[in-house]
Amino acid sequence: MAENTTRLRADARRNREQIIIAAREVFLEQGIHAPLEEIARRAGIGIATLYRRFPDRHTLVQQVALDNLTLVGEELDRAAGAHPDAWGVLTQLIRRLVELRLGVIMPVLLPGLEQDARGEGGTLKARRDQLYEQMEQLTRAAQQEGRLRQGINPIDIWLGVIKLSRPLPVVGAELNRLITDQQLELFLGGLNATALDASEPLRRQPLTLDDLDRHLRMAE
Amino acid sequence: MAENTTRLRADARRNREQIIIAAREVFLEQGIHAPLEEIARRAGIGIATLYRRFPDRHTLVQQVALDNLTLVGEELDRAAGAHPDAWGVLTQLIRRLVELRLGVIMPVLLPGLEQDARGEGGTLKARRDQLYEQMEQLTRAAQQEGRLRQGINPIDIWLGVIKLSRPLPVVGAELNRLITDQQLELFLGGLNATALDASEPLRRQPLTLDDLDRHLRMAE
DNA sequence: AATAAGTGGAGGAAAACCCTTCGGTTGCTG
DNA sequence: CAGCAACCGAAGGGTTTTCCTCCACTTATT
Repeated sequence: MAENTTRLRADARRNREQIIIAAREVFLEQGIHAPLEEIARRAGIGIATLYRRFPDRHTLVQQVALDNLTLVGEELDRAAGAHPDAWGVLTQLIRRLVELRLGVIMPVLLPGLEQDARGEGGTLKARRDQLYEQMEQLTRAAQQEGRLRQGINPIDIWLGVIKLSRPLPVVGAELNRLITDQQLELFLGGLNATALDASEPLRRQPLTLDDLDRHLRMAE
Repeated sequence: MAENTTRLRADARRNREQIIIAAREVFLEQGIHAPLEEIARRAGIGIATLYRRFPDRHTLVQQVALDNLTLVGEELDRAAGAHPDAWGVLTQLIRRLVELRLGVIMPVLLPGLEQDARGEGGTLKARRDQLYEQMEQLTRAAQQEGRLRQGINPIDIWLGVIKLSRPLPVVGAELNRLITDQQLELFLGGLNATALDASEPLRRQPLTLDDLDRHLRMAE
């Protein structure tokens, strides 16, 4: 979004943002093969404008991914500034990500992440990995505080956020919000440390970022 | 599925079952407006056969819903037979439902539930409500055992199961299974009783079945 | 082996979707 | 505030998807 974006006329930049916001939602709901016309419709702009700004689906997806990464980074910083403890930072972050539908779905689950797609902060993959690092520090800190359950990694959290944010079809927007909020609280409860001491420990081998990437590479 | 089904020829009944299985998956993935041809494709039958068995989308949806209810009931009985304690029953049930993609999405979240759709066990709505009763007894029992967290109702569990079972698009089937399993463990951890005693209690007003129905009625 | 029950593919109509062209509008600069 | 470059969206042609029916062929059942 670097200088490329800055030279845009005011209305154009506004539209571009609306497109990305709409695309974020639609992609989260329907996947990255969702009809582009639906995105244009929801952004309140003509289909031509979308094509002018993003020549094909691929670049739109990439840009949404970059945008998501940036926003998540910002939210992370903001949360870090608002809480002295890692657990506080983590829970605020999760709440915000869910609230903003910031499913990060692209950065985490995008096949062919390595190719092109570079914003001001470097490759898509590079930035994702960097964000992962930050998240890992955060989760480790929260675990050392004794607040975050052991054995949980950023992947768990990202995927959880995605599953939470993703609306159910048929159900309307309002109800979806309610449902998401309910499940969010349960999710946070599950992350809580003392659950570990419960009679039934987590029985599983955690997923790693590499696991994800490997599977995605195979699938596509 | 009463006598109506029984008089079907053997191959016809087999096909009918395949259709319902495929529809269950596709509906869970894409919602009840998913293309019927996709369902036929996945069931491995011709589109004509689908239309012959289910004249329109509405009846197919209803039949899938009935089928789901029946299966959930069976799994509940089976789980009850396999464990002496309510918590054991509950967790086995949840695992099975997720495993079978038995999202119950229809019975819980179907708009216009009251109209028609009666199987051998009565109205769709009636059977759903009855199942809810059973689940409520189960959850209450598990809470009295001190194993299930307070303030959790069957709605939480059903919706959780739906969100867990629902696959992410783009991602392949195998990876989706992994993701679901991971999140399932977290979910079960969140249900666990001792999490309640943690520093941060659930902050929320639980959803009720009536809430759901009311919203769905408004939306459609 | 006869027959009733069941099957899938072809295909026309309608809708959704992709993507471009172009006459008109609007932000920006001097 | 005029004039130009940047930007816009509706229209529409071409393609694909989806719906749903008809009908010649296959198969379970007796």
